[in-house]
Amino acid sequence: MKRTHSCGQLRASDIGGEVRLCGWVRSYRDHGGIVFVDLRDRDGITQIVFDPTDSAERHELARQLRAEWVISVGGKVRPRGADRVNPKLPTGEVEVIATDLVVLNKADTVPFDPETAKDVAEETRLKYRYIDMRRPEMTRNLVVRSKIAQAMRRVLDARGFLEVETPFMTRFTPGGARNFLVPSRQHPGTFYALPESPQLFKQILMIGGLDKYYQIARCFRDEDLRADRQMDFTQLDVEMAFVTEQNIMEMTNEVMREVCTAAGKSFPDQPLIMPYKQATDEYGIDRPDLRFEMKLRDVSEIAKASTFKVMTDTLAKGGVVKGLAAPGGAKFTRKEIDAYIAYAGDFGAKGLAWTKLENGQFAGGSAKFFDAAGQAALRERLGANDGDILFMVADEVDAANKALAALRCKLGADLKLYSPDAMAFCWVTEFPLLEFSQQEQTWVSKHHPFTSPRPEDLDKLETDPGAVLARAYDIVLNGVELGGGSIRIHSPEVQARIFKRLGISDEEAKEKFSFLLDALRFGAPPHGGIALGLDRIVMMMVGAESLREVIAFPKTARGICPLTEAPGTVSARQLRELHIAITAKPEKS
RNA sequence: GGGGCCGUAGCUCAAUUGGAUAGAGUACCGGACUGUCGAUCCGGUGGUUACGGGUUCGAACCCCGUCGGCCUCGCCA
Repeated sequence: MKRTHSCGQLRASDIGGEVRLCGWVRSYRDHGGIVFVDLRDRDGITQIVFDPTDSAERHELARQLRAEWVISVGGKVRPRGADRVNPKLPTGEVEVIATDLVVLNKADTVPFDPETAKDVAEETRLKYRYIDMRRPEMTRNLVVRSKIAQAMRRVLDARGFLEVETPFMTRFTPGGARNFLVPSRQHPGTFYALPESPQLFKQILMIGGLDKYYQIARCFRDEDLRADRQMDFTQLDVEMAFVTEQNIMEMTNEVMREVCTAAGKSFPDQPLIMPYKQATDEYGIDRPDLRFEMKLRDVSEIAKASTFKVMTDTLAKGGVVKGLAAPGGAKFTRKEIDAYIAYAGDFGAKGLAWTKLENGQFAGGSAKFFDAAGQAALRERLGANDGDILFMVADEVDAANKALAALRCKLGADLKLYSPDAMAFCWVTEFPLLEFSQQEQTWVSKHHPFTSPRPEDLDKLETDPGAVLARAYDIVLNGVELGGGSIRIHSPEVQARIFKRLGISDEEAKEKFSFLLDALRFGAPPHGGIALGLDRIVMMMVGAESLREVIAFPKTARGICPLTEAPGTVSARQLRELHIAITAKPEKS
């Protein structure tokens, strides 16, 4: 019953050959006499012909065939003839005249047609994922994913990296995302935690002298899901000893170049490297979308001389006024402008000032608050041209950046400021090591507490924590963070200073991280690494709108798997064995 | 935890905005047909309008609640 070819393989050069194909019936066309079947496997489609004059019995069986039945067909490859070629199929020049037909399995009426599943409710697609993935586009996504994973392994293996697995069942360590916990049966009242990343293990591998490590690792984070976030997701995790930031970035460039090649895309020879400050100043965010310009500009000085009270008051309180000029935005209707104001509001903007530049002068909105000199200055500062619309936000600098960054991305998409297949990679570096958490009223790590500060900034750790820059770097594509990493702290003394700065006491550090602190004392080499989000990379490479399109069995926004209906309840006995008592009623039985 | 959009046949959608027996395409079943390729033609089966209340002479449509999906804010060191 073995196949001689896949269903996407046969060409004119195969004419005359005896073949056997296996696959799923995509469609059947019964002409009363002759019967055509389109046979599909993951490689393609081949037309099978059943001729009643060959065998009445086989022809009768062929007439029974229905969509998605699984069959095996033996036959001979023959040309279709010039007027019968199907240009839509790579195999369209040939067909297989069947000499044998075996029904391997029938199929119930399928809940939806795999060919048109793109239009089916996503929940239904996920419930019947095995049908959905017969759809060529879905198959292709998983094929590209596999090719990308192989490309990563190929590059790293060739460069002498070791693939090492780290445990899923590990110890809870504080900080970062909420962990999934696994109760211990053998040790009542204790829990394993699923790792949010293999961070500590890969550092310990470096201390262990493994030198160059990688892993395509699953990570687990119990946070709310989004189009680009799953509770379990995959990272290419890499760590190297005796390296600088440049070494890691070069290695990553090489990996990404091979990944892009595997996906039929291109990667720049030398991706742009942008300091964090420039990214936030000009794009309002640490992951700038460089497919289009439209930079943010600080217009505080100009606004100060205006009569716009909201702006002058904000400036008086130490805030800023920033803005941008959207090319061609003067055509927006009042309704569209209101929608942008509401959109900026979703991202925290209390207001959004606007004015249009038409026929050489400002018109409408907030133009009236600026005198001629002010208007000229705005125009110059924002690089505005006739036909543009100006948007401005007055707020604290972080809030203004956040709202304008979101607005900028929406305007870029709405105004079609870039081509749909544009790919703009860049590195963002020189991140602050720490940021002040208003919520916790303390300094917290921007990346993670094992990130090395720049040596020249070390002295500022106690005096001016916000000014300490980290040896960290993020790689960004089209405004999406593909991954990030850092050079780590390898000195126990520096690590202790960081913990102290973060308000983690010696006792707490000892209790939570003793294994790492111990390891750092036994010959830790300088080391650093990076983690790249595999799911996001595949999503970007295939142009998908959601991570779920590139994950075989993803979960819904509320963390449900429609296929298995996970999570589910367990028996009272299982709970007893785990020493677990349920205090809440389950949502469903 | 908050906000927005959505839920009608297996699937994709409609129902003149509160009006009569909830329709169409597709799938499925039956029939016809020897060159189709989303085959075509004829006929047929198929509905707790997500669920539970309410308003009304009358509800797919309006109101309240619940469940589910998507997007999003918070959250994701």
